[in-house]
Amino acid sequence: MNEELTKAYNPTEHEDVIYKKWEESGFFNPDVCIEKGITSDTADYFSIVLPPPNVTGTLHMGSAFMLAIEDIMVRYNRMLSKKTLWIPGTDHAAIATQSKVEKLIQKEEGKNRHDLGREEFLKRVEKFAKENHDIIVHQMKKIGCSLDWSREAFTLDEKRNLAVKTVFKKMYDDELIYRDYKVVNWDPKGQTTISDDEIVYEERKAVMYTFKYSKDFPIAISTTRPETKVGDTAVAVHPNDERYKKYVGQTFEVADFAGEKLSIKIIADESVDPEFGTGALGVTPAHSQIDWDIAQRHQLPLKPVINEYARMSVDSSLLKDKKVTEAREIIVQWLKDNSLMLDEKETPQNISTAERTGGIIEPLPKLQWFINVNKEFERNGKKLTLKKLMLSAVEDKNINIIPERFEKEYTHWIENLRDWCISRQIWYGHRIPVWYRTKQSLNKTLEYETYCNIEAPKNDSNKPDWFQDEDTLDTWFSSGLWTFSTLGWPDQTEDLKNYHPTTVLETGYDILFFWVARMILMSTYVLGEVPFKNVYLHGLVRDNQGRKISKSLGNNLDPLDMITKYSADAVRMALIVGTGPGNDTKISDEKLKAYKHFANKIWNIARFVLDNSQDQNLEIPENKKYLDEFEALTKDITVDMENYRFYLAAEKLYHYTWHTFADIIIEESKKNENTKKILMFLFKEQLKLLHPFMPFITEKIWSLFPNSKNLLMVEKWPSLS
RNA sequence: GCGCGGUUAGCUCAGUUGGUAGAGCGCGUCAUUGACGUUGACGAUGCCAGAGGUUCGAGUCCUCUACCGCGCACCA
Repeated sequence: MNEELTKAYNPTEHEDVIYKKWEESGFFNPDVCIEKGITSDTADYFSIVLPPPNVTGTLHMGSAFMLAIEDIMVRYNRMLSKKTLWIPGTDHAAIATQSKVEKLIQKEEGKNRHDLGREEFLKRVEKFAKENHDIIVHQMKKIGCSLDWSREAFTLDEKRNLAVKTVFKKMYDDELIYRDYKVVNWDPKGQTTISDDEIVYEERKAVMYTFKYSKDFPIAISTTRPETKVGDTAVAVHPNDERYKKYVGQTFEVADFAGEKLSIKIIADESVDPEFGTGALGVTPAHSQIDWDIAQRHQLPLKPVINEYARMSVDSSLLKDKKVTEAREIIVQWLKDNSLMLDEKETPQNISTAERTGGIIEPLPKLQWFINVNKEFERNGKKLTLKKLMLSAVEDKNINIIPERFEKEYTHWIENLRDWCISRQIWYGHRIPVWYRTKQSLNKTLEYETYCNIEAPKNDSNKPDWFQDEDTLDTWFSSGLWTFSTLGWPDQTEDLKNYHPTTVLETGYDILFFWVARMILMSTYVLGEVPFKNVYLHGLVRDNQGRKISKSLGNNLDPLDMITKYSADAVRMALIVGTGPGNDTKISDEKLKAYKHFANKIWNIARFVLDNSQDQNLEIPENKKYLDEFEALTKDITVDMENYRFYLAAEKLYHYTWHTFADIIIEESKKNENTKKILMFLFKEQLKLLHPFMPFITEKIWSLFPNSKNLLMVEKWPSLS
């Protein structure tokens, strides 16, 4: 017996050595496969970009799940001799990373980012990002990912920055990107705007107060946020509401509302529900998205009363500089003291919080950059909008979403989509490629000239200097370009020609809108083609109690620990088997243990086969049933692979190997010399089928067989006759 | 409010197009000294959430109900 074949399989002894062999072979890079004659230059391609993990932290079991699925796809397709490319990368994750580093510095040094200054702070963030990056790369290798490291990208590196600036300028020139002053989602904690999608709703109990602005005010209104009411400039009622019709058009002056003067115009607007509350809506244009819209329709004045620190910015001594929550109590008390409060009722309410910082969102009017999703533009004589592009990509089946049910969710989301606020008041990210300089105007108000381009404009000695926009871009702007920015765009590279649109995008259903939709937007707009032909959505990995993995619960499992304990192959199998697309999965010790045992079983099968069989003598008629059976299995597995049913393929392989090959065929071979003769052949073919799922152990065993010159990873997938 | 998913053996879950229920773990009985005890053989356990319908036939299709989870919208 081969002395390398210890009685029990010891993964740690082999895994790193094998990964190194793979890397040294260069076969992760399709160019090398072509060069070495393993893949034909004219073969079909299979390409996939890695959803870049955030450098905020290191990988968790959810990432391991994603990597396992993708590596299975990639290894399978490579074995089909396709030109197979899987591009690695990491994501700078702007807000997430910045706020994490800010917290760290605050905790360790008691300083904030302004104490350090932009330059020094960014250095710290970059150091932090680099450290996490290195760990992430190490983790991905431990899991066995056959990523082409020679093409590794980072969402914030120079090449990607060029892509970002190029797209920004193109959209700016097409007037799809615009700058405007309007109500945005302001996160007082993170001190930045965020997009609608970055809001997380939390249900809390609130009190609905019904009151009048003053004793002689004719209409009562209801609100859960009395403190914003000092910013009211109108009361809106439904046009057909008989109760209030007579007041429409009038303006009422309120001399003292908690120390503020109000001027309230009564307006009629269809959007008001006469059944809700008093049927009258106090309009606060500066601090509500909906009220802002109403104010636009009726040319109402704007009265901001809350600042960026969620404090009252009014003159009233009662409220000035008070936190909004304090101001609420003060006003409630004031209303009661003045006998203006008519009703208080507890009510459930969804409050908006920022996904990354948990801060309570304060709608504020601000000058920001937006992508207009409804503006028409022409292409090939067709009138399009970004929304239409996003919708038709899926509706016309240019993109196929797996599982299908998410297509509906996608469509529904796009239909409700509003302009995307892309500017962030944070430092870590792609700086907006826009410069301004002051222009003297006749009436002495300041006006700016605006310049948008890839490179900064040259200063003119006769004129004031240009200065760049301070803001950075939403991280999803750069992620949206990922399928083509990683292939070298804006250069017209060979990679772009060869591998775009990518074959499949594999990612979690939780970022369908954040990311998948944005990639579709960017690619269809910039390149005029979809970013990928298929979307495979996986679910969440939960702990054994079904809870989401989260830091506060402390139930995060480090894939590296699991690998040490059970082997990379076992971790992959435990994650894959039984978990269909779009379904959440639970990870448990029992499952991991079961596949560790399976690896050992395979190992011992190898020991037996090597001792008892040779690579020959297939043509024995009495073994035909075994060969037929195997061919049926191969076919079954192949169909599953083609249809993204990895969870079924893996399970079937498990059963065949253990309960057919080991329990029946090997047992039979102990009694029948003829059966022995096909063991080697059958087992080698099985190793090929198993390889995408359990790459390490299969590669190791493969290397122990006689006549195995090539690495298993580039062997041909068993063919169907 | 609109929509989606789940509800199958003690536990965790499969069941791709409708043909009298499956796996792993756990449990029981037995076997086995050399591929593997990280083993093998055999076995027990299910009104497939509930009600109705289509069908020769439904876990699988349709309708409704209940509970759990999720997304979106509303949130004056």
